[in-house]
Amino acid sequence: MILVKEDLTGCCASLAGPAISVEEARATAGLFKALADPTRVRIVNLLANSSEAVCVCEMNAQFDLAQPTLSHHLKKLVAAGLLAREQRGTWAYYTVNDDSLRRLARLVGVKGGNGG
Amino acid sequence: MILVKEDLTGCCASLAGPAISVEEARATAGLFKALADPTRVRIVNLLANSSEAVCVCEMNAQFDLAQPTLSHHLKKLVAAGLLAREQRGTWAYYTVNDDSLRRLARLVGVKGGNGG
DNA sequence: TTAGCACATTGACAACCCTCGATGTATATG
DNA sequence: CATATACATCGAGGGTTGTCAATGTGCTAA
Repeated sequence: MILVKEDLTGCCASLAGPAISVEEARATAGLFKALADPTRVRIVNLLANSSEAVCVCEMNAQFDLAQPTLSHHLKKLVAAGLLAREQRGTWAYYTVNDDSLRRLARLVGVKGGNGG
Repeated sequence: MILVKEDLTGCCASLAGPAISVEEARATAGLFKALADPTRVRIVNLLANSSEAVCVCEMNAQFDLAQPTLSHHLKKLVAAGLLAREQRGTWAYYTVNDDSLRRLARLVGVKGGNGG
């Protein structure tokens, strides 16, 4: 049982790469798992389109979900390394990790994209 | 409740694209869900590295899983449009759908890659 | 301190998913 | 026909996940 959650974007092998190990496959699947939910896809899409950090209250207004549910998804995305969190007083602002998105693109991209 | 499973690679919006709808987010998440498993990642990786179609018996030898379990994963990948199946007598051969992989790359890749 | 707001955490429930053994289907051989 | 092989489907069990109401935590205002 794995309880520790860490950034997965730095340890995944390319899908079309040479040949991945069981451990690499697990990490790669973990990154895909973070995006295997419609709400989380919409969150990443929303943040990717915003040049500024987005407040949770704004997402709460858009996603027609209970506030704890949204918090749950945000936590998963941060754990996967796809999002970054910033506290501003009472509010929490989230931004997309552009570097992780680039690495994700390399992951599913053309052959030879595996940089380790 | 959705029971019909169809090719998802033709109806997904880009992650970093303009702004996706709820339905597009569902389709995009469905495609990621197909790859949100270590075994399925390894299957795609194996087939992506092979220039020829691969027999199920060969995967059965590599993946240390029961035969029904492997069959289950293959079915999911075919349903997502990532794999193609070909029957050759008693044997079943699988190949990766290069077009779907390219579309997946566009999905997480370049901005504005959403062609509808 | 008291009250209120923004967000996270907890606990519980239903739905889903991975896995397997058992069984079914189709082809090939005798 | 009977038998064997290759693979799919079925049914069940155990773990995981999405969702919510209730509660906790930290900051702000009065």
